Amino acid sequence: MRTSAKEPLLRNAATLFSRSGYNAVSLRDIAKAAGVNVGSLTYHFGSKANLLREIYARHTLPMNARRLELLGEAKRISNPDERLMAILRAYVVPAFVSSSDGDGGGAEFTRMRAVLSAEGNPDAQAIIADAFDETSRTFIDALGECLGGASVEGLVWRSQFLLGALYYALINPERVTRLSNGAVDGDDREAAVNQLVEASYASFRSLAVPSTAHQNSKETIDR
Amino acid sequence: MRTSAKEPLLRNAATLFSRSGYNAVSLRDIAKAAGVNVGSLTYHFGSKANLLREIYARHTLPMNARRLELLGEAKRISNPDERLMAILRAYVVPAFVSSSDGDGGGAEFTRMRAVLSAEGNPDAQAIIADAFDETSRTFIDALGECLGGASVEGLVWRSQFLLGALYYALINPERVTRLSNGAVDGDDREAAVNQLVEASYASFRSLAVPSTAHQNSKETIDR
DNA sequence: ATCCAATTTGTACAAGTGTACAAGACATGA
DNA sequence: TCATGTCTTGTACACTTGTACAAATTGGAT
Repeated sequence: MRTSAKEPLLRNAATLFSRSGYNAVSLRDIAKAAGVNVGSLTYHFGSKANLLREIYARHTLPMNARRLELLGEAKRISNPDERLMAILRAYVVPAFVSSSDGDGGGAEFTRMRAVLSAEGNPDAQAIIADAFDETSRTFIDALGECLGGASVEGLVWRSQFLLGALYYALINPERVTRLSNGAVDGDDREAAVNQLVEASYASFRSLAVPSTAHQNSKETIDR
Repeated sequence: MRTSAKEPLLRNAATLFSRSGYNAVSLRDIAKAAGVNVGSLTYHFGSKANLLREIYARHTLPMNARRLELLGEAKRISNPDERLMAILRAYVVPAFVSSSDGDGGGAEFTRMRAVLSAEGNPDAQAIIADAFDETSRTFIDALGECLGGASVEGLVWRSQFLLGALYYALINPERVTRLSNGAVDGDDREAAVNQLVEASYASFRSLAVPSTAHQNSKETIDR
């Protein structure tokens, strides 16, 4: 069998979608970027919507698997504050790392999710919900266990804010560079992850009810 | 002079853009929604890009004015923590309120900004940066004054997270409802504002350096 | 009533869209 | 060598896109 152009096509499509959204990218754009003919796309994927579905299929499972794996490690930490931090990291890191084959992560894929979610593309909408809601629920439960007495409302909204912050960090990193007059590099993903984890740590931490003071080895004053 | 269809067109266009993005909405969609002919659009706006520019012109100034007005009030609060809370509220509220004519706010407009920013539309990109960067800088400065010793990096990243959270709360409120199994209403904007302000308050608050403990009337333990 | 400028309509155009499909190119097993 | 199944190409189709512009319509001032 001749080596198929399917995989390069998937990669190129994901890149273009993540950059300009679903509607703005034509099949011919994708074909041109991959150096093949338009017909190849119909041959391999049948339709544009199905191409999108295949991109999701490629990334979703490995990424959620990685998240749950890290979550499992985090759950073994007994100190609630350290556990909270580890859980947040388990959620954020796989979404940010550059997809070095097989880890299923990929900032590019996450960025694509962000863009498609904003576009409100119906195809993407349903796929995303199916693929990520269960993982999100698992994380919210784990977060709740770290935070005695935290309300469902507080937990869910903060998880929403976390995802929004995560998305926007990938969508518009230039804004960070611009607003800091170049002092901060918005494209520095390691820094972004750390900042995001710290910020959401503080935001979740504030949900804990002080009265049920669980043993806490960290500073409780300010940070 | 006959009453022009320009304003209804602007409104309809903003609604459609905020729902599906810039590319997915055709001029004919907009015309149909407003019950007029396509030609009207070329007549009034010349081009699609210019229509977008006029929508921004309509909302940007009033909205930033309202933000700065509220910021001015907030700055008169002497207690740093209460001031911090008020500043965050001054940033968030005008972006969330439904645009009841003249206040310039508008969740719909903010949602549109969110969607366009994700789409990476070059037209929108430039307009947004010009219109909002200055206001953002002013807010970041004000926040920094409440938080002794906070690093620029921390401030800018958190402002990025705040904006991302704000955007995503408007883009995908159904997720909140879904993940809470209906217990929390993602479309309840007052609740969203409160949750967002509280969450970002905690996240910014954690930036303050404990040593330079400014006088603080609030609980410093947890929340 | 008549004119006029502002607005709206209808229609046309070139360019680009997703999809379909016949024809060719290719490597592999017989 | 040749037949076969897999892939690639080129091209065609019907449709939508943004834009342009002449013709019709409108409502107020004269």
